[in-house]
Amino acid sequence: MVKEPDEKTDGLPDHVGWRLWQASRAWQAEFAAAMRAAGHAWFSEARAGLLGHIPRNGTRQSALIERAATSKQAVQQLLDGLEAEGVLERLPDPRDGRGKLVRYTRKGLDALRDGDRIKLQIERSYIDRIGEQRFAALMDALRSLDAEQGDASGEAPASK
Amino acid sequence: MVKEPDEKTDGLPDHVGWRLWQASRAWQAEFAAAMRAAGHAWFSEARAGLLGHIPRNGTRQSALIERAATSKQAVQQLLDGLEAEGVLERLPDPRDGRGKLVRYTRKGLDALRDGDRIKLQIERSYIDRIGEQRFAALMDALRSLDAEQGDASGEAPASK
DNA sequence: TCCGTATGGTCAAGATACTTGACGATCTTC
DNA sequence: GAAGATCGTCAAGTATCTTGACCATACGGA
Repeated sequence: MVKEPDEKTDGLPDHVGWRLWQASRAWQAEFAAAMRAAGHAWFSEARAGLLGHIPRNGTRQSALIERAATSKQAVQQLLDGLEAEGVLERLPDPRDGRGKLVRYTRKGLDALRDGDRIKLQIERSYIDRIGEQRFAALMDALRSLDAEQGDASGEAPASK
Repeated sequence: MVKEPDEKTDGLPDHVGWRLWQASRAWQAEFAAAMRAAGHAWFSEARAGLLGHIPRNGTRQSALIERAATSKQAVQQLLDGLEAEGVLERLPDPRDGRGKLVRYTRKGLDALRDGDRIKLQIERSYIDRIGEQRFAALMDALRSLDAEQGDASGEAPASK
């Protein structure tokens, strides 16, 4: 199946994983650039990945750790950074003396709002590029993949 | 379009970027785990990203830098690591005294072979999960996105 | 031929993201 | 209460990527 690569068409990968990776990278780069251009200089892809797991009304830090597919220490360090930037704040959990609640500051909520706007812009440009139908099919397939997400893949490392 | 988040269904993102990111991460994690299980302990996602840009018959380091969307120094450091692991080797380019050619060692080619096998396994499991039709639509959409890749996104930083 | 400039690659230092290991504080269960 | 689990933190190390400076070679024209 791997046809003899020549100087021009060069046998670069063409499978789901590669395509997903490329598409994901392109999206992230575009989004992050737009966010920084919108004045959110603290924005990075790793931070975005974490924020994606924090609902607008906040969450418990421990709940966050379950969702994000990394160690609790990684989450904590990201949170430290975001807190230092004034995007989030951590409060003691009134219902659990050990726990902490994470929630957005006004600055964080502003960023979310801008993020929503940018997100829609990019989405529109994607639809322009590949057509509404293909775009819908893309979303449908991705959602199915996620729903059918068996187990074999990326569960949290759960640092003992 | 962003519906009011509630405690249960929790307003986690549901847009192209997020879905692509999640899907990509899941694929990478599964693939990397399988590669390491197959005995390629040196395998990492960053390295995979670079190897994806190196055709089986090798390439010039400079050509690699153009393709990979990072700085030449980042590419070099990845290459250093892969060379130290014995996956790749660098030779002087006979046609350009400044240049170097990058090519796979036997160990590297073995890894590529295993990678192809694993890749097909995962692809098959995806088809099982979401159906052949949806899978085809997914690939179609992703390819269209890539082809239509205007410009706004991730071109190489081209460290001056 | 020689000079100016561009290109290919390297070295070095620092920032970011993430990992593992150890630990203290609080909750839960019996 | 006392054992054990859970929540969060501190600390140290690794991997990846960035920026800046630098040398060697190639190329293009005067």
